Amino acid sequence: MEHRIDRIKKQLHSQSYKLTPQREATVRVLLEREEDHLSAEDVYLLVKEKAPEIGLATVYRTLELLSELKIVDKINFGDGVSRYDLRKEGAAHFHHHLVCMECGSVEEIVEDLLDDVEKIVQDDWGFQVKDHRLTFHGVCKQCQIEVVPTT
Amino acid sequence: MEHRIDRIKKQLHSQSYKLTPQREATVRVLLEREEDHLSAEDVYLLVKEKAPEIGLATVYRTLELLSELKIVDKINFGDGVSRYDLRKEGAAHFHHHLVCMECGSVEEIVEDLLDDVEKIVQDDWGFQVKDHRLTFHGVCKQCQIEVVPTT
DNA sequence: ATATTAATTATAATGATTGTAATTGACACC
DNA sequence: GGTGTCAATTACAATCATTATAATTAATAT
Repeated sequence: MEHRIDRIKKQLHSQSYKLTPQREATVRVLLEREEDHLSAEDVYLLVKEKAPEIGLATVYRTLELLSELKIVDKINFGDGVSRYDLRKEGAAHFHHHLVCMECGSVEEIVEDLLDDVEKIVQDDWGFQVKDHRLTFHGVCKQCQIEVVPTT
Repeated sequence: MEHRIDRIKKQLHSQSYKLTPQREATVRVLLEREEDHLSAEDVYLLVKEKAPEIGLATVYRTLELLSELKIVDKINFGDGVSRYDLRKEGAAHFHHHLVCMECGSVEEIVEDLLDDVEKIVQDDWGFQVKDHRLTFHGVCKQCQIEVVPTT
């Protein structure tokens, strides 16, 4: 973990930003809950446990900064709140998401499945792709088994 | 155009909803500006020209209803507002978008490029895909030509 | 006509996010 | 060590998109 904090510290410094205690606490929360998709408020509450004096606005600004530096991905599943995900070490792209319409769970796909599609977009539309986001909506394995009775 | 309005009217009736004048005016705006990606407020202002007595809440409710019935797609490009797109006649899926990071323009791809990817998700993850949304972020043809000087 | 129900309006409320002004903290330089 | 400078933070207010509420209206069936 320290290694990854260090890495992020360097990324910040390379753009002449500092890793302040508040920012570090925020990053640590994101590292600890890497599997989740936390909202700004979620992050705020968790950071508060480590550093009770932190303000919500600071968390927002920190997440915004990390998002600009492509350290985290800011995503939006259509439920009014933005969620923040640490980008996997060295990943050039957003990872993809499988959102279950039954239970609301979110799975991640780290593999990049879009190389071919990206090529098509570049060649046929002349659009230079920098990044992409792909979300599938459907029914996850679990919910297919537990047949949910329709009330 | 009348043909498409009729079609939507039938879709509403089949779920025992009515095509009220307000709803019709809203649908007409969406048809007229099919190429754009209007926010609820955009729609509201345009509908107001036809039917000045309409309220913003009604527009929201109408768009929400049309979205539930899969007549329009509600999308979110990460800029705080939801945008609403008429779904192409008979299309089973969201269409994809190319968002230019320079000029902010949005192009659409109607073709479904994800059949293969969807198969992989179904087979490897056991996830039953119902719908998907894919957005590419990058630089559009226009902006690649007009080299924008970095001030 | 009248009763019933859906739909709409105006307005207020909510909830997420951002702006502001004052304060604090870190670091370079004397 | 003291001081200046500038970024970062805090508490709070403001804003913006969206949703809820209560009263009113329109449409439909009886």
